[in-house]
Amino acid sequence: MEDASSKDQILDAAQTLFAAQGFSATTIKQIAQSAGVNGALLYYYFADKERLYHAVLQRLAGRLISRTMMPLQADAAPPERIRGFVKAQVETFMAIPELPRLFMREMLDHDAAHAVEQIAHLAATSFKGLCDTITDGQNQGTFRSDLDPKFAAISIVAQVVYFFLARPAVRILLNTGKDIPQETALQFARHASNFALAALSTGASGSGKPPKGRKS
Amino acid sequence: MEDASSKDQILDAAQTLFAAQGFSATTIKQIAQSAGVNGALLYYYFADKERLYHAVLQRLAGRLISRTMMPLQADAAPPERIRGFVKAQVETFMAIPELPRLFMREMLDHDAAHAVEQIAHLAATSFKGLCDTITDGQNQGTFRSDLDPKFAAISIVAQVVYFFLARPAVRILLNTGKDIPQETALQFARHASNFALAALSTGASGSGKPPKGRKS
DNA sequence: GTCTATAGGTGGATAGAC
DNA sequence: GTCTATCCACCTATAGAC
Repeated sequence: MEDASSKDQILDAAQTLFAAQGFSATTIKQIAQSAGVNGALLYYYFADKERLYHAVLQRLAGRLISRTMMPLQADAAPPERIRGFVKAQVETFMAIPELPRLFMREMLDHDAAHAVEQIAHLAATSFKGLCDTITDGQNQGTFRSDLDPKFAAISIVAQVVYFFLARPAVRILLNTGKDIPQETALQFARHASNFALAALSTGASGSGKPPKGRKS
Repeated sequence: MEDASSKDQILDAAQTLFAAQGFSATTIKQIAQSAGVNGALLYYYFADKERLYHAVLQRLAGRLISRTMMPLQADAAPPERIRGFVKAQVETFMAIPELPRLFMREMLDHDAAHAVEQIAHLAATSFKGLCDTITDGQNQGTFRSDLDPKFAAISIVAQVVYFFLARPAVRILLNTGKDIPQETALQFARHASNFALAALSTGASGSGKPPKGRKS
């Protein structure tokens, strides 16, 4: 872990810099310097800047899918599965902050051209699992059936993604200091679950109502 | 409107290109060509590339605030105000698609350094209005009081922003073609209102329950 | 106000030594 | 595998004519 191969160090540095500055604002020399190697070495491992970027994206996509699929496959009740999904999403983003940033950038910069397969894969696994969970809940009568499962799934994902991407705005809105404390992120994770389940629940079941009345 | 001043045409072109490609991927020549003027002319109106970018951002911030404040100031019942806010948000993003993109880019690229005042202003007007609306509803008993108003406001805003920014993903998730039809965007707008109001409502009032059971 | 021409700098990428 | 040196393209910004 300490002295990873040069290739890995390059990938790590590229991941950090691409996430922070974007593809075109990041230079080969920056990456090389940050990785502690010579600029020319990047071309030994990667054909060009774009392939390096692509490699970074691919490395991350795998982690996201494996992390968010788990809680959805468990055969718990739909509300617990949704709580698990949101929790996994938040934990993943806290562990790898570059992940949401890079994929949002890729969508904005290249209309996701470098990540179509990854996003399609995500849609077929994590996102489909979330939709299916909602449908299950609807069939069981725990969730209201007048909401479109796909739209609802987007609403659920959106909350967490936005919270992590719009940090400068969230920081101001919440009057937090320079950094948003981890605790706040975890509080928001609970909120997002509660919000989603309250929206989904028919009102018959109590899953959408959190036990204790936390407020700010 | 047809032959706007050169300055406006430069600003328009810059807005489009910065939103589509980002700040550093967009060149002065591209903007000049797209505006139908010479590259050197940009330096007659703007000190440098960064000031031009800043001018674009400022022009847009004003429009967003004025558009989203309106529905919140009306003295309607909280649920209607929230519907109005979401509607205004969606309509604004449909009318000016560059708006959410540019501000998200700015947050990702420069931690919103070029737009701190604008975001602070937004926080003090639109966002505060949304929070206040939620608090009003809570005090009136129409909204559940165990949700944090600020977190809830973030959840509401997030849905719409994400839908417009993550279009490549949404496209795949919804199996839409190359473009997401306007009708789908409007459907999602209705969904987002319903979702939010269902989450907020105590269940006593019927505001969160949409009259007709649309699905997909 | 708008253009031409160009200076000055930087970035991606390659050749080739070790 | 890793480095030095370098080429070429392109980009920002300026000088100055019209």
